[in-house]
Amino acid sequence: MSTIADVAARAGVSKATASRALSGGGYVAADTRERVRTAARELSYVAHSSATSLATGRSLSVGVLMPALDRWFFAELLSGIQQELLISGHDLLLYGTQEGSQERAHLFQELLPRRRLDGIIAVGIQPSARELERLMLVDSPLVCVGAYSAGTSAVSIDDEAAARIATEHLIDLGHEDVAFLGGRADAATHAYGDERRLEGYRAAMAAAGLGAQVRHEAGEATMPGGYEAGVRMLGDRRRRPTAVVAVCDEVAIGGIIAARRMGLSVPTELSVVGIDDHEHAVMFSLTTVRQQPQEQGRAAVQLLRERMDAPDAPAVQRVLPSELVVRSSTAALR
Amino acid sequence: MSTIADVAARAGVSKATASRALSGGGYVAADTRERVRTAARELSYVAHSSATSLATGRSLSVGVLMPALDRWFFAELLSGIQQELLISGHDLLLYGTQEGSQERAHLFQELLPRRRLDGIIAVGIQPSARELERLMLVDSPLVCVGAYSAGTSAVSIDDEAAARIATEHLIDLGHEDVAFLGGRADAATHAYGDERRLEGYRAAMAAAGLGAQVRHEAGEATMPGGYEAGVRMLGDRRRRPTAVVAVCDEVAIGGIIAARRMGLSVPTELSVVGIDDHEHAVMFSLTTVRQQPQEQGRAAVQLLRERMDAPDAPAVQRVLPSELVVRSSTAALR
DNA sequence: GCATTGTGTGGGAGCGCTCCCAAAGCATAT
DNA sequence: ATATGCTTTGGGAGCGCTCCCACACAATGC
Repeated sequence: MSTIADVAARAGVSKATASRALSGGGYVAADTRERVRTAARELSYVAHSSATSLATGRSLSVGVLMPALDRWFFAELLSGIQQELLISGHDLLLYGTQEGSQERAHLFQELLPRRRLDGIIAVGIQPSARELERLMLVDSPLVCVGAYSAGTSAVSIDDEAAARIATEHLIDLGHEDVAFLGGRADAATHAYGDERRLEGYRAAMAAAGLGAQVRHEAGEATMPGGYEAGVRMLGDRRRRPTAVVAVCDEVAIGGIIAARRMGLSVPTELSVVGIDDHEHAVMFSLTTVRQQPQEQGRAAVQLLRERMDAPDAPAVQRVLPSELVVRSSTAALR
Repeated sequence: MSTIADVAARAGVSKATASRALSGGGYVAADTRERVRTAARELSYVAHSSATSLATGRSLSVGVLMPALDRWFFAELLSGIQQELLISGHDLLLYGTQEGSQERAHLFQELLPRRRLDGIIAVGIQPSARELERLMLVDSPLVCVGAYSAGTSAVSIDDEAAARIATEHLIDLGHEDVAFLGGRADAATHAYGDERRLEGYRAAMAAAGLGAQVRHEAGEATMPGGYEAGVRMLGDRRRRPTAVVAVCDEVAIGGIIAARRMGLSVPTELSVVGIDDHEHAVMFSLTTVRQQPQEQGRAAVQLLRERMDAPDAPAVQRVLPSELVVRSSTAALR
């Protein structure tokens, strides 16, 4: 593999000029630049990122901390992050955060500082003060996604509002017996958002004078989790709700399948509303509150870029909009 | 941030000794090593990866090329790769390959060579001779997953055998009118494996003297894709098959949902078998041929490590086993 | 005329690390 | 006594790049 010295020699200029010609900055005559570029092309020269990084102090890479990959939300988010990073030419270092606290400490103490990353996007976790301090030391700006942090920049939707919108939609349709499906207080993954959604549901119920009807059937935030919770909730026909707000679309779809299996027709006998607008929502005609994880990923990268350009600017909390998408899994109470 | 010179000074030794004490190699007295380690801890010293990389020629990182993230197979695979890389302390650089050929050229010409990666795992794509040559130049060993390549190391299941096993299971149950659901010749994603599965189905049918019954309803390899293909296939009740082999579990599940919606009972009126053993398979009692993408991810990393240790060893094609998992979406023909 | 400004180029230090090599200390063998 | 080997340490070159600074030269101002 050739180095910049080879390119310089071939173009008949100094290393310094070759560097300037290739990477932009400083004065270079147009024909010199062209000569250097030609030489570089002929030698298939590609700059060594470690050398560049060492010399400039910037690594052209961003770390992304993910609690899981096999969930729609996270996969979409990662996809959005990846697309947006491509624009600014940053590479994406992927770190899993699903393991225990031992691993997590190692991640913040060793793995991340070692790379001198230009920035870090932490998904679904709230770094501790000590962890933040560690990142300060190597000054990697941080943006959180889906975790409502105090001092750090963050992007998320208003989970509480999303659940409120979903619940109000059902209440507007005349439903009074509205239950909340899925999510649990002690879940690790995506937990904080789930909690807020439950709050939003409770708030909407209370505001409509239906505080006494509040019911929550917990379950894992997956389609099978929603199915099982649905079976439990719909099993006792005397206590069946007429409508359900699901913590997310996967749970909603699991719930719909459970309802169908038990011979309940959706939406005639049971209205179901989700939160997400999952790619499968159309197939199940699911009414839902849309959030766009890809957009959130892009927004996170944009926020990160702002922080890289102006590290001392105050932290920004960016709340992305979510809107009700009415399909036909919800209907007016008979 | 402190450097190794700071650590050396604090421990009262030279940079060379400090380096030896921290990163292993060479003679260091036990007490010296301890003194250096203490100094490092006190200064929260972490080696700068770019400097290490520049000096050693190894980057401690592996590039992973992914065509998509929102599919179960890829997400699981990535998860397995990630876990296994953690063991050897390699970082994971994620690159998307979904964009056009323009982007792909840029990836192989610039992005990958720039990083001087210790290795590359390419998923679902077959690098061209020219692209391989480019990787040779920066000598990054390559392992392919799910693409049947000639010269490079690769890991996959025997897709043809998997489909054959699935088809034979149905034939053994007395079915003769067996159709193949999903997949298409011109699909970009995961296409080659799909093709092989279709071949396996055809081969099994032909071997049982059912070559004339071969039928293929194409569709995207997703649950909605399977649903739509299922609706098309089952719509004409005079030409309904009694059993279906799906290109993957997502399609199989979509097919099952389609069948139910059309009032067909599974498995009484229609047997369905998938390939994957998706995490949702249990919920739908889906009979399927198991493959374990996480294991494939781990295997890919192991193969890569072997190549990193012995770059001149011949390429290895590792074929992972797949086995039939009988649940209750298949039954004997009435 | 000379000072000033704007362009274009090269020399070389330095980013933080590793690793080769020389040297020194000490025990044991000859 | 010297030779030999083993252990321990430090000096310093070098990985490939960028960027500061000095310098040369032309164009412009007074």
